[in-house]
Amino acid sequence: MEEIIKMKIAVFEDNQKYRESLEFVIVTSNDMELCGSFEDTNRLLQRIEALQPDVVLMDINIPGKNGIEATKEIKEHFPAVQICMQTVFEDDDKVFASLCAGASGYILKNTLPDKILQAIREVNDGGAFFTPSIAKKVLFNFHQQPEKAEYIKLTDKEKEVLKYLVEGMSYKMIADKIFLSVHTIHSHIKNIYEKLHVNSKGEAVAKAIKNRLV
Amino acid sequence: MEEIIKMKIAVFEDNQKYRESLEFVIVTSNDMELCGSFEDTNRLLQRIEALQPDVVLMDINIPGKNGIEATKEIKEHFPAVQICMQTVFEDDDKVFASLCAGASGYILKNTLPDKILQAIREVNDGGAFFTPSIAKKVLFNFHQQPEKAEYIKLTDKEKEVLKYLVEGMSYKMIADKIFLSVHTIHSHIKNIYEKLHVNSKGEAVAKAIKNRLV
DNA sequence: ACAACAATCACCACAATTGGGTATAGTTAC
DNA sequence: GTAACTATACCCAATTGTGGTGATTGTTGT
Repeated sequence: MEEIIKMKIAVFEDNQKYRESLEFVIVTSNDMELCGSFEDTNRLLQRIEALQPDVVLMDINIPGKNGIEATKEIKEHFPAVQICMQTVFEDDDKVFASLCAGASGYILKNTLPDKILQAIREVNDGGAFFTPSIAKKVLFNFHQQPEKAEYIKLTDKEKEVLKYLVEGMSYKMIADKIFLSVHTIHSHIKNIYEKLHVNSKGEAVAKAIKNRLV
Repeated sequence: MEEIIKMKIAVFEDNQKYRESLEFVIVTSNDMELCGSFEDTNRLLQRIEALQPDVVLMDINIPGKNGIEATKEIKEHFPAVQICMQTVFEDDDKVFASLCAGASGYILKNTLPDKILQAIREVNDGGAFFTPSIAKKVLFNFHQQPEKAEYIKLTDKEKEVLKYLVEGMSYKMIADKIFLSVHTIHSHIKNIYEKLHVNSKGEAVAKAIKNRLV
């Protein structure tokens, strides 16, 4: 059989039973190895430093500093490490806090073993993984948003110009950048303003960013 | 064998080959039935009304009104219908627009059949489903720069002025708003620019929003 | 208590940029 | 063939950016 390079997984989980079951799931997989397993977040960075895991499974309510803080720290110092949060609760605040902290996955503890492995693989590949109920929460965040001006249909050129506007460039700079005359830029910008219903750079930039037009 | 109630699935997809493969995947599943399959969104609401599907698979670029508009309409008139978008592209704008429009799932067309079935089941159960790359995009929305701290300490007045700047107000409007002379506003803005290391309204607004200074 | 200093507010003047109006024309898409 | 989209141009007024000056308050170290 081919020698494959296994993903290195570290586990941070205070519930002994659950931690052991995670360990079991990982060691019995054929593409992962368990490089560490802990029941608290003490000496967090030293541990990560020493183990160099690819993926960390982090309990959200873990003794020491909590999982969200720990996630922040890890991502700050080792941005390449991917983190998957686990929790029994679907607490809204914590879900979002975790995601903001830099976690790429969020799984509930009732998730089946092969889903857990799948989640680990996805986040290791630079993707993200949510259990469906978490995904729904995240989604809700978008459904809430008020009518994000889908009516705004900018042409490609207009989008390009807008992009540079948002970067703070002047008419002249944009003109030089995309090899057009200042007059043309002026014209495009006038059309953009028309479509966005604004009448100044400031408003346009604000609207562009808020409505994710860039 | 028990008689089970099958989920009713409707497909909207203009590419014939892909539509047929979707149909195949659905009819060969044991918990779904295909209640309709169309290559455009004409008479959309009548069709939905007649078929009463549980889940709709919607191509994002479909003739007639596009998938995003169609999704909005369906959710508006039949909120119980769950919608799963499909697309070949991972176009940011469209992903977010779809999610805002009310879709609960978003799958790329290279997704494997059993994942598609899984997605359908999840959204039917009131969950949500994203392919990992889409999930990552969604996630990115939360991750947005944790640090960038860059100690920018603005005075209260400066913050206030900046806030109005971001709302797109002119010097004069701000002056009127907070009962100061335009000259003073001018002066504040100069100081703000100094602190933000920018030299135009556009840049200031962009920086303010990106760095959450407002 | 007082000098030193920063933050705030106010003003002037000038040059550069921007916003609004209006116009022409080639190209592409339907 | 007509409707968008793109690119160009000119004028004019308003806004903005830059460089100053200077008065007031508030804070801080000694």
